[in-house]
Amino acid sequence: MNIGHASTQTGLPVKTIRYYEEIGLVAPDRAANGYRDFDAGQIAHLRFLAQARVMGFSLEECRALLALEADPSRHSRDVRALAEQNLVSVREKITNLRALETRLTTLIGQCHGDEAPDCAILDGLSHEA
Amino acid sequence: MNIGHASTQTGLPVKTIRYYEEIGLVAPDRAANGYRDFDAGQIAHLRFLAQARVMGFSLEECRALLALEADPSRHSRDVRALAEQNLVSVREKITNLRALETRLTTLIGQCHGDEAPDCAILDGLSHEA
DNA sequence: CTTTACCCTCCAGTTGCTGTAGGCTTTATG
DNA sequence: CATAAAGCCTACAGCAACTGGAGGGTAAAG
Repeated sequence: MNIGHASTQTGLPVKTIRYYEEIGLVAPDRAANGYRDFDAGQIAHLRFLAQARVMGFSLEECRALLALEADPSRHSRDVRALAEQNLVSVREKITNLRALETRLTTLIGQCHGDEAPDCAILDGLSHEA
Repeated sequence: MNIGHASTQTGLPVKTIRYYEEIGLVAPDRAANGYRDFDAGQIAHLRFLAQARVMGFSLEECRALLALEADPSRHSRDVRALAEQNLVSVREKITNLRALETRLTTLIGQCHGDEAPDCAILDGLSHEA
């Protein structure tokens, strides 16, 4: 299966797949003409990567997850540890963004949003701690 | 005021301030010895930038905000438009992260997290749409 | 007088791709 | 069968927004 087909099968852009090969996350064979040739196992690999990326794992975490997936003597504890670490950072981001949302909403509410130059948003950015 | 002092006054790292100068967000004078020399107005500029960054604005948005701040004939409507755009993207991020949190929490809850290799998280990454 | 703390510039690296240039190969169309 | 379009290849550059390091000048302290 060539890279275009692999792309449609996995939803990953062609460029992304090439990049994943470059950094060693997937290792397709090569056909006689030099084209990459993906087998079913490698497509599964790519799908796994796509899912893990959507789930917020970094590429290095994806590498670790792939290694665990490939290791029949893995401990599910190790996988869960990675996922929990990811969850913590997701929750941190949510907390920060919510605080941000509140502040932005407040400032927007105080800004007249008209032709006049006075602006609570600019004031907030200038004077707020 | 030299860059180290500007850094402590604004909370921005020295490197970041130099970077902001490089991309034209601030233009400090130079002392005879070549050191950057920030006056009160430039410190205010930097504080404004620091606040705007914390509020989630991109550097290009910051540039636009600074231009509006400097323009006495601005319309607060334009400032509010930028803030609202930012708010939309903040909310989008929150929505995505919450969905992520839910999925991660579910998978983690299904994983035994012990010495065995069976792992609901890996299964989820392999088989989930 | 020397150490230490700052300051300077310039270049490379980070993450995770994406775009572009230049050039084969394969497939579809006339 | 010729050509054109699509798809493949490599290699390099660039994005955001910094951060770190090398190599070297300057300034305040002991």
